[in-house]
Amino acid sequence: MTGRQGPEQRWSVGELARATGLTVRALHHYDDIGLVTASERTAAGHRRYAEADLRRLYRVRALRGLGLSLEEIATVLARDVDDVSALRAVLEGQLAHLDEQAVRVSRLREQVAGLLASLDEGMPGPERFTATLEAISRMDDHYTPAQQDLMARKRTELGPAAIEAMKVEWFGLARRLMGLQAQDVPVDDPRVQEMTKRWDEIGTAFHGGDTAIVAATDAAYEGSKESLNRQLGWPAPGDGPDLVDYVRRAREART
Amino acid sequence: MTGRQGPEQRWSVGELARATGLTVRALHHYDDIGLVTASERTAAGHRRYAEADLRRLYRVRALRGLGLSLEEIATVLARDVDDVSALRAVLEGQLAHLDEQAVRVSRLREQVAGLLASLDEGMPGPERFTATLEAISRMDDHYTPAQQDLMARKRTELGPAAIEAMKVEWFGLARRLMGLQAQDVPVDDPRVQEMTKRWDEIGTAFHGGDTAIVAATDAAYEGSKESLNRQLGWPAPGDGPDLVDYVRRAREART
DNA sequence: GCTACGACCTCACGCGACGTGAGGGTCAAG
DNA sequence: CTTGACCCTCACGTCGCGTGAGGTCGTAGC
Repeated sequence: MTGRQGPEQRWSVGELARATGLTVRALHHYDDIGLVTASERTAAGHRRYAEADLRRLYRVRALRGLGLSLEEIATVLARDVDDVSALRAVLEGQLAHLDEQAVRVSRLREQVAGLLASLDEGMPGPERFTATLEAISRMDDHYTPAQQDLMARKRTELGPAAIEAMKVEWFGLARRLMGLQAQDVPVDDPRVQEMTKRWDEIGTAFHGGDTAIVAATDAAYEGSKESLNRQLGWPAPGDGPDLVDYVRRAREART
Repeated sequence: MTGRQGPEQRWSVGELARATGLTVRALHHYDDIGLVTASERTAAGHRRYAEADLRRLYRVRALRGLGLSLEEIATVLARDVDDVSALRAVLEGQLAHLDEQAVRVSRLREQVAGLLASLDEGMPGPERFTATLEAISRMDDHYTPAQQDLMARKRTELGPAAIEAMKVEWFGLARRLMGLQAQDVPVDDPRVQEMTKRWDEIGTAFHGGDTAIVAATDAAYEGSKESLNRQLGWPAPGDGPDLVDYVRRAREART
């Protein structure tokens, strides 16, 4: 074991691992990247950690608990003088990052939940479900060249995954709105209002408020809605009232 | 370019990349792992994607948008017959995973925000901030052997990062509660109530409702609060009313 | 003195979903 | 025949370690 007298006490990796709940491998890793280094080695090369190393390690452990990366922790602890501004900057960055993540996760959650709801309510042709997913994903095929350009730009801006997620969510909204419409639910019903609100949010995420683009989209939709509906497994327009009309009326009914 | 007659159309990687917004490298990767393979190759080894490949790719893109891993997507698309149950299982797993993540992210957010608030309100000795972090992390040193055992078990159960995060959050709560107490804010104030609620949540996360452990913790706190307070940069007990007492009264004031 | 055992050491691969070159062949247009 | 866009196959880097593999060190018991 180790000598126990006074402030000269040293610890081995294993002892530190037990004391902190970290693994020996993690301590090796911190050593490799220079985050927490043993200030001494025995003749045989065994690490000996001193009091100062221990203190540094505890700070690292605390900061890891906040979700900071090892690199960020290194910058925070870089100045041996406590540099509050560096810490504040890193924490603010982390806060922003967490907010982003929270939005992403809750969006994804809604989208997956919506799709599951569609499944439970007996989608049009559940046995063709992935075929429907394919059709949703290929909606772009019906767009005009200008719209496809817009989509391409948005895709590089937001990433393909985000675009696809919004399309799937839009599909789920449309399907559930059609259900409500079929039951003659009034357009000022809170469910209808909430769903059309999200519908429009998705819309603005694409066209960014440019009304010319909205008009072009509507025109393109009019031109190709027959084949689009067929591919999505939806009733042909004319078989019932128009969903777009329902959404428009809901929009107008907003306070 | 490519021949354009009929259903025999073939696409190159680049064409598919442009059409889907994915990168050529991603398509290569999908090929490597066998997720989407080009059904033909030219004599020179160039990939030629057929209609069926294209359709599969669109499904993959849609499912990626929901945050599924490539492996999960592979299992969903494994049965060429649409297997709704497989999809449902994967989506439910994803939903659970997203819920977990949402909790984690919002917890972390609160913890980081609380720490930033502490910084802004001029922590006790902001120039010693990381030293304070170290002290928080080393609170365990003051525990009895039995408590340290408990902590060790919790650490393997929840991971060291989660433990540290809770300690930091607890510290932030204590600091802000002391501020409210100093202003004689009554214990039924909603802010006090919310903070003591979270205080107790953190407590139960450790002791799991075992009152014997709570009693032991209180006893240990009584024994070592002097040195603990000194290390955290807090006023010695006796300099003012006791925070633990304030929390207890808030707890009793619950409806 | 020998042996066992535990703790320590240094490589080095693996994960997930690609990004990013390096170093070459292929192909249609001019 | 050249040019330039496109294609190919390695192969390493990312992040924070987990998980062996194969060997050394140190002490306690026989």
